[in-house]
Amino acid sequence: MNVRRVGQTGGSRRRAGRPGPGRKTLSRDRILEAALRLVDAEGIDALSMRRLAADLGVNPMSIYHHVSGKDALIAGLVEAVFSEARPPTPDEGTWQERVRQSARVYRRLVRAHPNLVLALLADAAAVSVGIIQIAEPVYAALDDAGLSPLIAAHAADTVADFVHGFVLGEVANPSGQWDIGPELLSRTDGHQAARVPTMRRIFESLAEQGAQYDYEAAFEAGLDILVRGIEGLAADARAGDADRSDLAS
Amino acid sequence: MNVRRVGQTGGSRRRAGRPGPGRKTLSRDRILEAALRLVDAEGIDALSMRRLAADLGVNPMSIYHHVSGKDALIAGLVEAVFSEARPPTPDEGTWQERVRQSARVYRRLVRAHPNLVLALLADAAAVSVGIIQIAEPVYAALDDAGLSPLIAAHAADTVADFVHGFVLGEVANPSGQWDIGPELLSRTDGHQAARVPTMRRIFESLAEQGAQYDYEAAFEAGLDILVRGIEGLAADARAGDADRSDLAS
DNA sequence: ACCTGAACACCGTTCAAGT
DNA sequence: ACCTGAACACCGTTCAAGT
Repeated sequence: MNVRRVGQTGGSRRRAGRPGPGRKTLSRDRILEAALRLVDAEGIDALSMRRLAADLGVNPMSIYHHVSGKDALIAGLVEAVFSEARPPTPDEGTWQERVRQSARVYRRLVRAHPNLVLALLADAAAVSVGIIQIAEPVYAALDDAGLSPLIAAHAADTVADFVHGFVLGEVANPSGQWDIGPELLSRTDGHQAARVPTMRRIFESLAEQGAQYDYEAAFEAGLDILVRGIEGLAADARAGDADRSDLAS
Repeated sequence: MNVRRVGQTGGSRRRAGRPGPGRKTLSRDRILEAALRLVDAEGIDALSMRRLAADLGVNPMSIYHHVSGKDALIAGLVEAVFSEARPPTPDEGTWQERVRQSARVYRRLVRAHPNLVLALLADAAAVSVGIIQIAEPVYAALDDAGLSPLIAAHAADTVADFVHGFVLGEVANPSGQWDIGPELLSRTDGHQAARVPTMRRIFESLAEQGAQYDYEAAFEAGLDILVRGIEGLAADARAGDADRSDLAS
């Protein structure tokens, strides 16, 4: 955890010359740790100041001495989750492979605490902190691809947006069905079904071949599209350079 | 609104032969309408059964006669928002333009009630209902592009995930800064900045040319990448077909 | 400095009672 | 059938008081 300071293992080390009177003293880190454990185990709705205090064996009001309120508590939680992780930064392979690897790492980071994903994605500041963890190798890869600064920024945002949307789908629908599969189509009456002939045909075809939804495959398929698309933009940029060379010569 | 039945304009039409005693009678639709108005005006946190009852001039418990609880209320709200809209379905232009147009329409649908976006995206069932509203033209376009059923499904999901992630960013950060802009980079100390040289260079370059973040441009740039990527998959599919023809001949 | 108890103004929901 | 009042078990947070 260790949100603010680093190099302090836990609450077990007593302060020099001043042994805690009742054993462990309350601290921001101890609070965040207990809160995260509670959220992971029972969901974000189970997190209340009073319940958290009970878990810590402390008066509810004591918590307010270390965090200013519940909103700040959740913000601290989200920040801690994104700050604690130092994901490995890919630095070898083609730029395509580095983009893919960064997206995989980022997905794992966002998914690390499923019950916190919603609060996490709703917190713009936290998302910035999370993105900066993995953004440098993405930008380096996009730079290697030959994109302009503006297009590189847009491409990096698009990859991040895809990961956010994908993880949201994963945690909202952990069973892993197709968003719109045979069940939903069959629920619609004949009138409805007649209005979506292509979907009906495609999903019937998927059902025939016994295709099961697979989040890993779906994520990789999304990366296929994104990387292919970025390749296209890079080709445009090269063509643009060539045009300008032609004009100059 | 009119979640279940259609063709009933409001609460003003009294039932035949039975005039309401105290004027307007409570109904599921009236409840959802008031709840949506409250959420739009004051945010999702302002929505409480007691507050809603007060807005309706009714006892809090009366609401429970029409919806089973608060969770069901929010689910009903989300369902209503996605069901009420019959977005225009693009059916002319290239398949690329139809995919883009569908994504734009879907973005507008998801964004229609910003304070509800989080609840909306967290509700897998609601998202399915929303997607089915705009999915047919997407699937038709992807079919025209020549994608296999499985790849078409993955591509449609990827477009949806991108829209979800994009809108989430929009509502979480409505001011419209870069997720990771000069501010965040300058907040980091020299040690940090040295670790993200490419990002630093790219954002300095953007700042020099006075680039402002623009959600519309960013969304279109995302669509550029997605459509380009799908074009690449379609080219693969054609090449695969050609290969098989070669083998067969 | 750090913690606490009591209190305030809210919650969602159950249940038995009204008409 | 539809609505209500009182009650229960919770909330987040303020404030004055303890050590």
